[in-house]
Amino acid sequence: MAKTAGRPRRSESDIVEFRSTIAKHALAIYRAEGFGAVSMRRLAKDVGCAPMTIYAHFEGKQDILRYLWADVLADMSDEIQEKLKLIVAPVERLRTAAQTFVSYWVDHPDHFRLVFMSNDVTRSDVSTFVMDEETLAHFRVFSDLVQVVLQDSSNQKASIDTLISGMIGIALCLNTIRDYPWADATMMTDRLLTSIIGPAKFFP
Amino acid sequence: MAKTAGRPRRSESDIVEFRSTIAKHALAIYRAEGFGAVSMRRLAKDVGCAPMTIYAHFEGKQDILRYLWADVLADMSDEIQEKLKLIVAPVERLRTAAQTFVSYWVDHPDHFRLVFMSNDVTRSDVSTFVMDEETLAHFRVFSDLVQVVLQDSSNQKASIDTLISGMIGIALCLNTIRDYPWADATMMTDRLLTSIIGPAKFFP
DNA sequence: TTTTTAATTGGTACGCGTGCTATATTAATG
DNA sequence: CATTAATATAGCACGCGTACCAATTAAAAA
Repeated sequence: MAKTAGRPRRSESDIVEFRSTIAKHALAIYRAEGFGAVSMRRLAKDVGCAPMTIYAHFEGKQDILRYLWADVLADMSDEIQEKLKLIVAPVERLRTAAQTFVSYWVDHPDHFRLVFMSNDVTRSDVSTFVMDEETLAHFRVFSDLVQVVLQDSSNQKASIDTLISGMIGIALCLNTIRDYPWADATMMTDRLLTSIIGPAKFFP
Repeated sequence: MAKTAGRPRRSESDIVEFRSTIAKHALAIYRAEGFGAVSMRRLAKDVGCAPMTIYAHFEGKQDILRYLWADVLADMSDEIQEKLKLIVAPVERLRTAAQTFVSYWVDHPDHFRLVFMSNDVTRSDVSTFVMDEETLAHFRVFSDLVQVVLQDSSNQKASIDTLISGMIGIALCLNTIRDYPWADATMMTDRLLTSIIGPAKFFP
């Protein structure tokens, strides 16, 4: 008796396929009508299944929304790459990338909220979602740029992550705490860069 | 005809009083049962008015939640002050404050979400809420500490705001993007500090 | 007092995320 | 075929934020 009777468990590929179908529809709704239109009920209707069926494959709405990250991040990456085309000086490339990064999130608050402010209040311990290579690559742009500027420094990883989280922090602060008289975004970004790569190499 | 007939508009003091009554009850609910328990319906019941009456005095739930900021920020400030009691060296004081700040938000994700991730999707242009002196003071701790360390530097404002938003960014990243292999929070905070106040003065 | 105007109320309503349960439906084994 | 286990469904339910509206109440002017 190698196997038990009854319907077999859904295959791994089936699961993946269903999940990506959901994601595809979610993306379609978002692109056509914005984030506000992406609801579980609406999504189920578009997919053609019962609302609760989705919960069999996702932990909740958050789990689905994360699939939209890739789209937004790609959009942001495109803007950065567009700007970088015209620039060759390593420091200036890094600076442009950083400034464009911050500007993007300040200019697109809803995108920022989707990616960085997904508020899963009762976040479950473990999600099956793992940031894939493609998504990670959008952040690795800064790895590469920093590496060129800061060739041999120790603790590069810390520097890079500090830069990334710092930029995100600037965007967050400008987006959420509007009453506080923040310094200019460009200045703060420059300040952050100066500190990360050292003032000697950075003279705007 | 100095005035028109009819019931006069509610006085400024009445408005303020009502708003603070709401805020008081919201705070009570939050302290007793957590953020999840603070709902418009529940709040109205506690206050003793109809749910919709609240909307006559606040733009929405967000507007109310902001009144809880002060409480959370005070809590955080207390932790920092507690740690600072034992330390006199200016640089070490700044470092301790920063590390405690970041730790606080990492250790209290729900508090972090309340203050920094209030997701007003359809944020209205202008809110009557202004960050009061007391609230601002919680951030000014860093102003003071930085000023001692970095006495005459130009662009202090940019440095301080970059530090603050940077720390918030670290907390945000650790709280929301768990899949990314972030560098250690302590290291990133140190890195941020090093960059803000200059490596010469900072040797952990 | 009556009139006029602002403030508040209750009720109803929509769509939301999500949970629970009872009932199919499906695809394998025996 | 029948049995069995995995899956999907419909339906109901809760509480949520928020909007709309008709009715009411309160406070001033006339």
